[in-house]
Amino acid sequence: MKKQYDTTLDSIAKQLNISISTVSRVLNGKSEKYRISSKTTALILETARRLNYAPNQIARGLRLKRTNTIGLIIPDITNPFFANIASFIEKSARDIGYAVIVSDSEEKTGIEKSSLQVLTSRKIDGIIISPVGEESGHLLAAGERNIPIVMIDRYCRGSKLPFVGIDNYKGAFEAVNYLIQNGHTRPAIIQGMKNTSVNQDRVNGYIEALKVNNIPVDKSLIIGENFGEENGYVGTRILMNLANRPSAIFATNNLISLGALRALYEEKLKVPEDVSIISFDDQPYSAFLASPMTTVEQPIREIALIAFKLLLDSIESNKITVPYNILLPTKLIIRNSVKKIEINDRK
Amino acid sequence: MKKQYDTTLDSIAKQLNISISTVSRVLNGKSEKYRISSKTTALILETARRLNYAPNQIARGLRLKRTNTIGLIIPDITNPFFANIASFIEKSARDIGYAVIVSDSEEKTGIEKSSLQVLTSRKIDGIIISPVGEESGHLLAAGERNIPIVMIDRYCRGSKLPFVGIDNYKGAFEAVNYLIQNGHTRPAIIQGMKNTSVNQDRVNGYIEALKVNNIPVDKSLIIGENFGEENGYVGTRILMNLANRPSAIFATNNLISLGALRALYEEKLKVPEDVSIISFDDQPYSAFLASPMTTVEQPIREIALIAFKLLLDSIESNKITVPYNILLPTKLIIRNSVKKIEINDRK
DNA sequence: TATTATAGAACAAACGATTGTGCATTTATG
DNA sequence: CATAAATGCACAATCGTTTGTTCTATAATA
Repeated sequence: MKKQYDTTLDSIAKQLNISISTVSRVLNGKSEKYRISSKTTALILETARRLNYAPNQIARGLRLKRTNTIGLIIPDITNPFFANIASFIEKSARDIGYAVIVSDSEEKTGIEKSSLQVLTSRKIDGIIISPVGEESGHLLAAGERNIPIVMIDRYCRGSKLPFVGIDNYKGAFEAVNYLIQNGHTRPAIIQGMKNTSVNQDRVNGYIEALKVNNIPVDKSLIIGENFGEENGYVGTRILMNLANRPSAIFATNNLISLGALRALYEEKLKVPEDVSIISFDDQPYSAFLASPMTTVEQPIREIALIAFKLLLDSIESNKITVPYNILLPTKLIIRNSVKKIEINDRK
Repeated sequence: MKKQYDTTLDSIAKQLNISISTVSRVLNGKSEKYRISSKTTALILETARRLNYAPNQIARGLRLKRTNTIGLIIPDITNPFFANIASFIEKSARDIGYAVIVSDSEEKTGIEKSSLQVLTSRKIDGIIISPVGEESGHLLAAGERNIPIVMIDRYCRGSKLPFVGIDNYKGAFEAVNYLIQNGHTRPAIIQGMKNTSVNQDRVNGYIEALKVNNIPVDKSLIIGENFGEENGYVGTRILMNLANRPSAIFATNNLISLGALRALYEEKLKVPEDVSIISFDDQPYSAFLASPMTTVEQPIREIALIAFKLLLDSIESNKITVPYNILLPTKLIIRNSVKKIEINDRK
């Protein structure tokens, strides 16, 4: 299939017997600045429209070192949380004529690195990334090459790259504290990927809530490896077969709670009668589950919008971004997945 | 922020006092073909590695008219169905060094058109699109400009562009027939966007199921406008307030059924005791809803993989793609959202 | 020894755009 | 009327690659 004739500056120029530079200037609205007669201007404008001219952004990008394209790297686009993030970022970008290349790192540092490579070699103007978190060298390197980067959801400790996310520590604290206030004196936590900031902060919030309530930390109640559904399932299975089974579970994300539900279903345990559960990430379906789930809601829209604005500022100002660190508040949405245990019921 | 020194063919060439073309040839593995000494070859290879050379894909794209980038246009990336599609396509693309620019058309033809514009001006090698469906002129135009396109999920009638999706007609027929077999003699349908192929096929499947069972079509039971959650909510509200309320609802996608659930919840109607519901699109949460939902599952992975393969073939063979029309089968997953009405209970 | 092959690499054009500068005309100025 | 200024545009370099062609030594051949 031969590439067919696309109209270019050159083809317009030839047709009018005019130089390419003049055509370019007119189409960039620089007629006045370069004193191009209104007759010529009108002529060029009209033929450009007639021939359906659209600038070749690749050529433009090469010359301008500006592609009007950004990269978005997220660990799992299938997770509604990230799909929403992507949606908001794409819309914002589209509104100002930017395109976004999205890349799913599958929570693997290796893929994250190669994606970064794919993006930078395509000379994207900037990157929004939710890093896997195991390593930050490649991100710092990109930063040093003056590629604007902003991190969302998770950050790399000590990276100095701008970040926007939520206060995971506080969100987790509130959730676990709510569990405890409802009489669950031995809440379990199913954590996600251990070396991510998100997870560490959530686990720390959990621990702090225990401490504040004078509850000793029981290591057997801290379980889990990653942010997948399977992990929630396995974790719950294990927890439910503990000699001293916990009465409540804090699931550190939406997929984990879904896995937990699956495990509980198979164990024939009812929520919240037999086991209480509270989950990070509110979802459209959260309210319609067998037991409407109590969740920690994140301001996804705000995270995405702020991150995009930060990135754009950095791109347009051509300045190294100062190390922002924006923490947005979460909101505890109380539904019906946590049972209130009366004091005399407690062990 | 000044763009810092990126290593280019030129910088390598200068450093070694060698011509750019030689460097290019070596790095493209054409040493033999162009008789470049192994000494020179080794030298170039090594300095390239040392300087961390990565080809500028923009320059490459300009010269080669090949960007190793594809476009993906979907109507709502927030919908798990499309998020999954996107995920599979992105992975496939990544595996062979392609990047994918994703664009959310928000079910609006206007956005779809401008997205197409954004993509083509970036000289993507091909496009996978789930078209809004109101118009197809812009798609055909792109096709005529020899940009490989494959449609997924929805097609444009009479477009001749390759398509891969499911047999919506049959899937809908089976679902509605299941409803009828369970004694629901007046099933309602909440449809999506009217002028999409997906919707029309599903509605036709619904009608056919009625016909086969000798049930007259009641226009008041066919309701809905688009594939959003809100539409499911509104549609259900209306249906439930009909003088002669239907005992079952066929929701034509996952978002619609979620909206229906919300409406039923507010109306204090129980599923399936008061109202039965069956939904297109299986979801991870489907099994854990208050009433585990009976759904029509689509082979998402296969759709995505086949579409990508078709597109790639078309890109690499440089041939106009023959008008494929691949229809994959659906699967009815029976859970517990449809009540069996005994014959003597029927009106 | 003169001539031809061959090896090894350089030259230069091209992809499509942007932009600083130069070159004719025409009009204004002294 | 001679010179200066303004007008209107063309030239050419450049961005980083790829690739067809040319060039220069050296080795092989007659």
